[in-house]
Amino acid sequence: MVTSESRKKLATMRDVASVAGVSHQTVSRVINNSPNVKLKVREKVQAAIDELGYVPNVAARRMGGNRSYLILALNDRARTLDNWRVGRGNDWVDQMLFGGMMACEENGFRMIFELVNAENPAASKHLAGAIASLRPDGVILTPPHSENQDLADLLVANGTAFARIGSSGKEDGINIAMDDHAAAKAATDFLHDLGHRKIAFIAGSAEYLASTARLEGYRAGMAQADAPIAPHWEQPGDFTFESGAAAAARLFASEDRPSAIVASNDEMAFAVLHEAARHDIAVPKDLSVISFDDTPGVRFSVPPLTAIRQPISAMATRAAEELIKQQGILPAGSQIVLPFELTARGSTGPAPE
Amino acid sequence: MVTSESRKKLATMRDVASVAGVSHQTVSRVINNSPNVKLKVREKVQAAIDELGYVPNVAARRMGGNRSYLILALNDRARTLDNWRVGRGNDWVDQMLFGGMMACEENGFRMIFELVNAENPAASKHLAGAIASLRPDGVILTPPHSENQDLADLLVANGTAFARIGSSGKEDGINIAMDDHAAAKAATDFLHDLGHRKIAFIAGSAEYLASTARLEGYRAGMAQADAPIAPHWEQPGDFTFESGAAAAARLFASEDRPSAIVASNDEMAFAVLHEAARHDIAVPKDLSVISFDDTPGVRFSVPPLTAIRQPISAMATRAAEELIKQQGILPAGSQIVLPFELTARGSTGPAPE
DNA sequence: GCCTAAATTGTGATCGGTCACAACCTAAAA
DNA sequence: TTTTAGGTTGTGACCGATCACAATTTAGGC
Repeated sequence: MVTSESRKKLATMRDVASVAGVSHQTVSRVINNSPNVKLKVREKVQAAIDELGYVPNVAARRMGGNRSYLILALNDRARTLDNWRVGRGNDWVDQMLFGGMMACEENGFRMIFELVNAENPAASKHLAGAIASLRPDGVILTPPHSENQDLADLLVANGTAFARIGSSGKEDGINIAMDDHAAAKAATDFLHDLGHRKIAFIAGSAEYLASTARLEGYRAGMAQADAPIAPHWEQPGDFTFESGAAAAARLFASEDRPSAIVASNDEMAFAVLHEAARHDIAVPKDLSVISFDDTPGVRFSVPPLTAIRQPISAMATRAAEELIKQQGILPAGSQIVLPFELTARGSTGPAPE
Repeated sequence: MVTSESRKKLATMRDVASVAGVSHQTVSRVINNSPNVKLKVREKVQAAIDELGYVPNVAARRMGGNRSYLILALNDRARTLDNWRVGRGNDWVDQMLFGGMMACEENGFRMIFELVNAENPAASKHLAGAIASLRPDGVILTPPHSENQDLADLLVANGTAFARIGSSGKEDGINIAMDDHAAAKAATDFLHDLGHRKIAFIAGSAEYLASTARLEGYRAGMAQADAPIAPHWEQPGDFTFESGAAAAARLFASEDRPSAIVASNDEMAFAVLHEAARHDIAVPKDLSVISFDDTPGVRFSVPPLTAIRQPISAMATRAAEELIKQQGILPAGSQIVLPFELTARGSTGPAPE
């Protein structure tokens, strides 16, 4: 006969109260750092808490008050699944997990991930369900959900604070992004400083605001360097390997071949390297390549990619912090810009003289 | 003046009950698929649920009943942090997230990640706090937490169901792993089939049971192939790049140099490739390399690594499923073995004649 | 020393589910 | 027809926090 052992009963707030000889409400005040508690009492209560190893039950806190101590992070399921299937890992999820968790942990919050297919029209319903079920104190939207206004509208209507990551220019929520324009300009400047003047650009999907910002940044860099842009140097792309390869092929086939290429993400940059190898173009001797994202793979390519890193982790931390601490303090539509980072590796070098 | 808009009030079980004209308890029965509800009533209630868009509040469910609909996944913070810092991504977290989430979602559960530093002696306390706070219905331990008996003891004492991943032979909890012995043997067989007879092995840290299992598997493979093992072919290692490089250096410096190497993880295999390049040993012409893990990076190395993949995602799914559905059905100490997968890539080839 | 305002502590209701149990209804057995 | 067992529905207590508010203590000003 197996005796189904029951769950161990843990100390409750009332237990602490009776040990400390105070009311349960006073214990609550100590837990929540309420200012109006005498030092003597606070110490007595704290001693009882330590003695019993008391930790407040988050479900009960949610029931009594109107906070859940939960932050919900919405990630794209399709993208994540896809990356995972290809065995490429998922930088976003990793870094979101980290950055978000750091901030949550420091404030007694938890982070819950929700993977929602962005292409699914029922995404709103999915989010609504998660909110009703968990009642999170804040929601973090990651690309491409950040661009989905339906979700934002739902959150506004529902009265749930939210932050968008990797998106800017929106008029509701808190928006955290890096300066894509400045980053693309920095990439261009970097190449220019190496002596390059014939610099091409492979763009990302137009649905992402970041894509156009990067294109503009590239143009600004070229303008400042007083370097004219040949028409075919601005190649379209959609963040996929294939589109990068096609763009590279077009650039290599052209008359006025660039000596450097700025790719809007790592994957397209990998494609450029691949295509360059096929055309016997040596990197970085004959061609420099620089890209956006700085995903884990960049250090394994041949040569390793010089890349600009989006501060995903820092953005997640900031998002969580804002949602936790500053609720209602930052006005809706606030824009927060975090710095990017350019890491030079083997794929860039001086311009062929 | 900013009017702090309050949180939208959502439908409750009582709301549904009054719309459907039944008691709240009947609604609860419908929600929980209780068998004793008349079809007519069930339909009426379901209609009311749909009409109001009702979703049960998970915190309230936890309060009333003794289930939280939460699964806690314990990952190593140090390892994760480190990986992330090196920009290498974190396969484990990615796949745990996925595999676990799939299973949770299908059963109305949520998964919460907890990052705990395994080297910190307060790990138990950390876990105890998380349990007291969240009261999860199950906990999943990942390496190296899987090997920490203190944690398991705590969970047993506490009456919380748990599953270990990547660990076997334990007498409590549910243990899910791949067959490391068989996998190592398969790797050896694979090389043997390519004509190799001089096969070396670089071991992992001895603290991991998997390490010894892999070593044994290698030996079994060699024995079956009737290939003698030169003493220095069994090299120690600790899963780090440095240890892999040192092991490779020793192997290359030796008289009876192997034509193939089985490395206990990808990182040490990368080190082998690195060291081989330094010694002008061509891979796979002069040396074949095969490794464990099959992390995202393997396809970016030169050449891409032939590797054995641990079914992390599947293990996480299984772990979550067992914790959710089978609670108390599987006896403590159950062992579940999931299949591995060997993917051949460029780092292995026929033995030099 | 007295009165008032502020600081500190305590009381009971409440959140939204589940649980235990009582009440009712139905159909098969006596 | 009556009994009985079982299926079906309803009732009120309860989980463990917080909230609103009442009660008490303390401190400041006269």
